[in-house]
Amino acid sequence: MKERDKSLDDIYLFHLDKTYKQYKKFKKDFFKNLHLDLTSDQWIILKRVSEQEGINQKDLATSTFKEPASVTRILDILDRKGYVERRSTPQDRRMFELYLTEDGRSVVDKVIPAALAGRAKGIEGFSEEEVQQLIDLLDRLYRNFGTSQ
Amino acid sequence: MKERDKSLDDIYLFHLDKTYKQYKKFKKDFFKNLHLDLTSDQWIILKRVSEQEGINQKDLATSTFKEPASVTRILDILDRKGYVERRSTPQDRRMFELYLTEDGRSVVDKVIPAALAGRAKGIEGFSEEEVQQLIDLLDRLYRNFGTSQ
DNA sequence: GTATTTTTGTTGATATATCAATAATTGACA
DNA sequence: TGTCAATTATTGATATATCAACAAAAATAC
Repeated sequence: MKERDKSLDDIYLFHLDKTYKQYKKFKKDFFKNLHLDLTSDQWIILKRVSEQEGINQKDLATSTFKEPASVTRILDILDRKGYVERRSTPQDRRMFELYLTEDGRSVVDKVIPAALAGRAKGIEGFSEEEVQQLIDLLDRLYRNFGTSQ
Repeated sequence: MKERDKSLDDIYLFHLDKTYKQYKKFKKDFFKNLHLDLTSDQWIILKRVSEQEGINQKDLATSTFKEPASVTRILDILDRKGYVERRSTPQDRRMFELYLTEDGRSVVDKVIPAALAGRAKGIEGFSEEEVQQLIDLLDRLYRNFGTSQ
C-alpha cells in the first residue's frame, strides 16, 4: 500500500518534535527553579562523570550523545564552577580523566532527588510497561535513523 | 514504591534526547541531500502554510510549536526565496495572511514524496499499531510536561 | 627510527533558538 | 471619545549547538 501525504498533525515525527520541545522547556524551567545555577546539559555531563569517574572527554561525548566541542565547553563551565576536575594522565597526554570535586559531588546529591521528581512528572499515569514500551519504540526509531542511506 | 536513582541509560528522557538528536541529524542530512536549499524548519513552515493558506504568523507559530520570533525569521527566508507571500489584510493591519507562491507550491510538491520516504525510514519494522502507540505515548508525555508546577 | 595517519581535545565561525524589549494596531471600557 | 490593556509582528542580545580547522600526542607503517 502506497503511503499518502498527511497533515503535519498526523505525522509521528511532528509529535516527536512537539513533545521534545515541551520537554526542553520543562527542563529549562525546572533547572532554573532549582536555583543551583546549572543547566540541564551541564547536569547530564555532571551526572555521567559521577557515574563513571575517570572517563575521558571522548567517551563522555559519545555516551551523552554530544559533540566533543560541546563537551569541552560544558566542562569549561563546570570546571570554572569547581564541580569537575580534569586530571592529566601520564599514559596518554592528549586526554584528561574527569573527576567530580567535593562540591560537584554535593551538587549531584542535591540534584538527584529533584531530577527524580521531574522525571516522574513526565510519566504520570504511565504503567511500568508503558514506560518500557516508550523506551523500546524510541530506541527503534533511533536505530532506524542511524542506519545510513 | 519509592523510585531510586538510575543510570542515565535507564531513563526514558535520556532515550528521548538521544533519539531526538539522531532524528535531527538525519533530517539535516536528508534536506541537505535534496539540494533544494531548504532546511527542515523551513519545510515545516512551508508545509503548514500549504495546509492552511491565509493563516497568520501567530497561529502558524502555535500550530508548529515555534516561537513567533522564529517564525518571523523563517518566513523572512522563505519570502526572500520567493516561496511565500505575506498579504496584509485591511481587517487587521497588525497581521499578515500567508500564502504560497507558485514557486512555493512547486517546492512543496517536490518535497512531499521525499518527506514520505524519510518519514518511512524512521518507522521501518513498525506495525501501524506501534506507530499509533508511539504517538499516543508521546502525546501523554507532552501533556504531562505541559501542566504547570 | 622517521614519516604518515589517527586520536584527543580545543577554538573560531556560523546558524539558530530563545527571551526581552519595542512598535503598531486593535479591543475594552468608563 | 480617550485611555489603558492586549495582540501581532519585529528586532536585538544572548546562549548554545554544530561544523571545520587546528595543535599536540600517540599509533602505525615502512
